[in-house]
Amino acid sequence: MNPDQQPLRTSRTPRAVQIVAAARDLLEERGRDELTMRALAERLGIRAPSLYKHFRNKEAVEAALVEDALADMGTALHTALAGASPTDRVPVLLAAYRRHALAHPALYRLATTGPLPRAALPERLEEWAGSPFFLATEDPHLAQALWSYAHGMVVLELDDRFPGGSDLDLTWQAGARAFTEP
Amino acid sequence: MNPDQQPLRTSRTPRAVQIVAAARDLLEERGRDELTMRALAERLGIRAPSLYKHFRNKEAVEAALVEDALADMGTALHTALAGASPTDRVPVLLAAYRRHALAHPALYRLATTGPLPRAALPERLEEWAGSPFFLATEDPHLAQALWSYAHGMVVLELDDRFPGGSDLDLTWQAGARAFTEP
DNA sequence: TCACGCGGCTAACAGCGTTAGCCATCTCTC
DNA sequence: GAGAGATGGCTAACGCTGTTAGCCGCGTGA
Repeated sequence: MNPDQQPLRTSRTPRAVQIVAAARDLLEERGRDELTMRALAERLGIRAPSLYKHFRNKEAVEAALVEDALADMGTALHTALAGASPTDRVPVLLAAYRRHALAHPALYRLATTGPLPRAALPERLEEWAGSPFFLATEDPHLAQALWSYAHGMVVLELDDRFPGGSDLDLTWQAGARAFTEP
Repeated sequence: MNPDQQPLRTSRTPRAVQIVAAARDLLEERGRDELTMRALAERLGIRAPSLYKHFRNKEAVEAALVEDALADMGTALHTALAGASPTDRVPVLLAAYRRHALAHPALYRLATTGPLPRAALPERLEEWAGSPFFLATEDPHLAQALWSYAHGMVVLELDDRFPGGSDLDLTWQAGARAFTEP
């Protein structure tokens, strides 16, 4: 477990890079339901079956998006913690998590909902992306609990599940306080 | 806001009750992807278009399932809290939440993921189902934070997102401790 | 020069939600 | 008892989805 060094990335052909970029744009612009093989191909100026020359199936395209999402989130969290004083780590981490997730909502949902395509991901990427929670809490179980809290907040906020008029800033603060040693 | 009295339920014809029951069985047995109008009809011995004599579309069938899921979860949580001493409320509530969600995983996911079909739900059902979190914390923001934590834990556990070998009992305990006044 | 592979293409299939239109049966009213 | 209308089935079909089979033009290396 070496959380300081960023893990390897899956290698992609130049065309595959273009496809993933187009898929990401399409996902964020139109939502997950409209990320179809035909719409993706159209955005690239080709027909849907041609995509299968570059990716085995749609799941493989999504796995590439998940990989990018994990890498981006990991970078955001590690960067945020690097500039935080030891007593501020939990609120700083939570703020970075929330900001990053809400800035790329559809990609966040794609990467964190449903089963993780672990077989298609680089070796230690998942662990590295989550390690900031351990760095902030210094306890493995509390780290998982804090991560669950952050994920639950984001996902409920994205789905508009909180009662209307809720001041979510205060709710995030209440959670941060609960997870900070008194 | 009267959390003690269970809210009204949507009225259903006898045939609609049968359809929802079949949909629930199908959902839990085969998963969300296989809950299709054709498969649901087949289980009832009819053809898919006939379902539209009873529900406007698939979304309406799912809304009925969501209503049942919320009512069941609300009952489970209120019942659990009724038998808890004031100091035990948070861990008792979390245990009941986890147990109930994991006992009906597909229904839980259907009811808590994506936008809530509020227009199709009885008036105060959503609020009533969530009120145990307020009863356990006596603070609205802490209640929302605790609910987010519980939802995050359940959803990550259902999706097998925690590292292999994690002792989730300990993680639940760590979270319960964080949300309990010291 | 020629083979070969890369990366396009069209046609097509099965499965999805959904609609249109038809028809048997049951019940209520006169 | 007779007719009317609602109820709840049905088939056929449409447009969408992911995906496969099979074809072909072009660029590159031997």
